[in-house]
Amino acid sequence: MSSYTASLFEEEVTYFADLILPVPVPNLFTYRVPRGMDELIKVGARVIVQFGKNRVITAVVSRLHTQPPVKYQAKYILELLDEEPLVTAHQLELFRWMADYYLCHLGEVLNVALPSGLKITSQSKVQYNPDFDHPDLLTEQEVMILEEIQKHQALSYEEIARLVEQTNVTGIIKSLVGKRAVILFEEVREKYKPKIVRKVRLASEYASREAVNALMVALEKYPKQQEILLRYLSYVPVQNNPDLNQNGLDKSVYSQDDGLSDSSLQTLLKKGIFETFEVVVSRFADLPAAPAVEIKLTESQQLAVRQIQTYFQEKEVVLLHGITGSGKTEVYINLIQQALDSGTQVLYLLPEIALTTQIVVRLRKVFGDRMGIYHSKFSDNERVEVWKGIIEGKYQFVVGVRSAVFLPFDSLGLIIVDEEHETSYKQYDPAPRYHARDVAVMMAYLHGGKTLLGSATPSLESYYHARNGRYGLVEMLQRFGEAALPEFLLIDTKLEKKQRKMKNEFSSVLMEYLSYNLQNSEQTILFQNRRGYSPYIQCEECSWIAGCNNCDVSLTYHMRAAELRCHYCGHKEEVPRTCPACGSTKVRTIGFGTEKIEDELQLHFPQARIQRMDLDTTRAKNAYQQIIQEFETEQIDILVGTQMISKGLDFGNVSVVGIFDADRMINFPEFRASERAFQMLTQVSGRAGRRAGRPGKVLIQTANPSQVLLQRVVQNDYLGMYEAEITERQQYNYPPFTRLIKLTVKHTDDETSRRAATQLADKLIAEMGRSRVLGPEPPLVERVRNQFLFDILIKLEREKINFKAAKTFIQEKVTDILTDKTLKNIQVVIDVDCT
DNA sequence: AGCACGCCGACT
DNA sequence: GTCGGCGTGCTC
Repeated sequence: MSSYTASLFEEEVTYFADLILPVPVPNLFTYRVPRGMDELIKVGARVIVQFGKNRVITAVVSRLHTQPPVKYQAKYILELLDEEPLVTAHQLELFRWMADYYLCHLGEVLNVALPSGLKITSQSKVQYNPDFDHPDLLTEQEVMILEEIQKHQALSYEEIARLVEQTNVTGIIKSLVGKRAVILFEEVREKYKPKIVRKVRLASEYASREAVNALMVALEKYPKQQEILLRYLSYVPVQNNPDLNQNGLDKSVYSQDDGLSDSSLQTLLKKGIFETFEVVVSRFADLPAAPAVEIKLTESQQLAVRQIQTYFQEKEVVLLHGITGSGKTEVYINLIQQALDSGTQVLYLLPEIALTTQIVVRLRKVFGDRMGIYHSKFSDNERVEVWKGIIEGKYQFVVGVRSAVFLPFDSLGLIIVDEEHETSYKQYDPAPRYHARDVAVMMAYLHGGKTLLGSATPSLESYYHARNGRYGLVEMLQRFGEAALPEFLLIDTKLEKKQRKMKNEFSSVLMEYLSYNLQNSEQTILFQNRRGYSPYIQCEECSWIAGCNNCDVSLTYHMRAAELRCHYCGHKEEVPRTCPACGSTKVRTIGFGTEKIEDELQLHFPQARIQRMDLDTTRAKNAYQQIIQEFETEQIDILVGTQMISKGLDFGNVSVVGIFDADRMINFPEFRASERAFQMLTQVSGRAGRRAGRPGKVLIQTANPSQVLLQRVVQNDYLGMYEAEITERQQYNYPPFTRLIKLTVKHTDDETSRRAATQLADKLIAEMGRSRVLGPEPPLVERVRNQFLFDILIKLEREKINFKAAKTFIQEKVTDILTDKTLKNIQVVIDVDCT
């Protein structure tokens, strides 16, 4: 066959690409691959395309093929951004699975998966046309807007609207475009910017011992220049090793204000003795390669490692149930090392809060620069660097939060999900409403790797699977070394109130321990899972309560900020001096949060150094770490905090942990309340260390010390809690016996919302039966951001029901409601495996 | 999600 | 009568 026919044949082939666009639409979009790009383009690469009339956005190639779409003309791909796939085949598979499982769109998955630094979206910009010469054609308003546009380089629609104080300027802009007064263009920005460092080095002809020596002599007459050379040589000893010159010296060394003037350096540059150059550097401080740190495992740890490995031979998932202080971390490190040694990648997931702490420092010491960190407080540029670092093979091991499951691994051998019971692994808003633990199990499976779940208080689901043999179960129930379990004291607040021994929130027992600790320089942690000063303010005369305008909740009083805040929509308002309803001045606070604890504590112990740690004090990037460090170095006596203080922190000098309001947690109206309360109380208690041979003390203030759950916490009886709970779950058809899907119907009108929810529920009940569909009923907070909510909870038995088919059915019914012409603007949120 | 197109109230 | 408000629907 001649090459002539072969090339003729090739000419006829036109390639098309199915693209995932980061927009919430259900389908993929087919674009045409321009000639010349077809040999370069790969599945998983990013491309730039025009989407809609003017928008330009980044998309990811999902599939390449040669079938032209029949119903429409495909547009051309504008640009190919990556020569090598930025998204791996495993990732694409995972994303598809997620969209399918969580009933959301692929674009939504892509949207959370890609750091925004890897996404490009265009914005329409308006610019003055310099050739415009018909101002007589314009209306008054057009003249006004044109003047604004003329004043600036380029403006977006929103910016113009803001400047001229109008809501909608598209019409006028359109008219201006028609009259050729302005030009429209699309501004595309690549958001990721590599970090560049300016450096200086000796010009190559001076980079030898002889040349340097000669130069020293030659510069005798110019002491400043000589000094610059000397400083250079002190950092970069070219005389000893000329090769060092290549890497040069950070230019900033000379910009410090110490008498070495920039002009002398400039002279040397002009003379051609020095030269400047730029290098792209990592945003992460370069660490030395990992030293060979030997982690010595105790016997129980070795046993755990062996058991885990044995289970991994036949099971995909192993649950490591290890109590606080049992030394799980060493077990993890050992397994990570082994996985890395065998050439596979490792992902270690941690809840947000636990990540910034000591554990990362420890892992860094062992794994050095092979380890990447992925944290939500990282800047976008930093995230992009971790992403690219994995693709380039710089990181084989990543420690990260929930969203780290989206990173571009290509050969994961092991995923560790630490604190697997943590609710922060579940993303609630926006879609995809995924559970990182479950996604991790799926991802490991796709890679042919294994998942290790770890917790001191496993989720009921995981423990159930472990006991049933679906997962392997390894337990470490002894504290490491001689560390004893903390001693518990249940303080009866009812009794103390009767005896008038309570000082507001503080029982006399807690007060005694606090003052003892202060006198003896021991530290205390106080836990109250509620931020702000008080959850309500109320008028004593007429019982008026400050509520949010947009939501059906009371406003929380924040004393420091001197304002009332809604914790649901973020609305803020001033604190009224008098009751808006009756004018009384007797407006008082009800209930208490961390701020009030802190405040009262300072009154009782003016000399104590107290710090509060909650969402409000840790907003800044390093605030969290700073508080931890101050507490660690004992610059703080008492740390007051929300659940933020309950995770993974280890402080040697904390001898007392105080817990307020345990009852509120236990009695929370939710089927998981007992499990959650047990987990939280146990986790917080774990912060109490032993000191000078004495076990730590955990003081729990409660109105009912005899309640079973508290007894189980005190006796560290996880199994007892599990057995009791699992029986109830089975009886009432809750997870792990069923899977839950929650549908939340939203509408600005109460009645419409109710009507839509009822309609939807009726359709579901008709097919699935009354017993599987609960509701619709308004949730605890019925109105959020001016939308009225109704929940429908669907319970699907694990064994009996075809989950896939049921979900398809639910999706259909939801679509019916959304497209119902009699119900406009209805929103329905689908939450699969809601928690 | 954007963004255009299309139909109703308050102004010249 | 127009202008600007926002509801509805599409994007390869």
